[in-house]
Amino acid sequence: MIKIKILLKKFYMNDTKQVAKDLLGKTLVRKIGTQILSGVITETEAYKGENDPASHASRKKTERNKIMFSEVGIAYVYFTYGMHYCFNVVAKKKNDKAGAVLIRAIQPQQGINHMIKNRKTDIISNLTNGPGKLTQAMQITLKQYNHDLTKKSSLFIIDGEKPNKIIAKPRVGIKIGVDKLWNFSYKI
DNA sequence: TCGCAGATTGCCT
DNA sequence: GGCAATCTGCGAA
Repeated sequence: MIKIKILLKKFYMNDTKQVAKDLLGKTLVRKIGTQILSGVITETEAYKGENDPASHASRKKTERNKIMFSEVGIAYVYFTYGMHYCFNVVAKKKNDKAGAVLIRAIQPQQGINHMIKNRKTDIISNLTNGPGKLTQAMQITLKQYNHDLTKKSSLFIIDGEKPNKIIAKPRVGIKIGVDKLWNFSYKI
């Protein structure tokens, strides 16, 4: 019997890069009616505020990115490239203005059949190995924008094993700020 | 196997 | 008006 322990606000009230690393090995849980979808987080990226030109929050506070300046432990979902959603968790130190961790990849655990139906592919390794893919597999949309992930509801993150080998790489898909090794993943 | 362009919407300049 | 924290399919080698 695995004890279910939801990560609390305190977990996210920390340096954005640190939380990005800490989230590796944790489990993302999505409830759709009685159906439960879950997966272990295997890749994340840190996006900070004013000193990070690649971050949405680097320029100024807008209607879209305002929750990166808001409370930690909530979901920041945005729509991009005309067809993809990306799922982030707001995480920052108390004195930081803004920050969020982009969840880039998970490893499916529960509800794999449901994910296959959502993704219209039966290749397991291709189900959730990208930010746009995992939101599609888990049916995460703008409805989850501003969702509180520290409460047991339709979407939350539970504690898990900390991986021993974390790899830092440049962030993917951006043109500026690529010198920063803020993409984190690990070998299974 | 690899690289590139198309899809397609909302945000920022 | 241009481009984005992406994915997929197609064509070339």
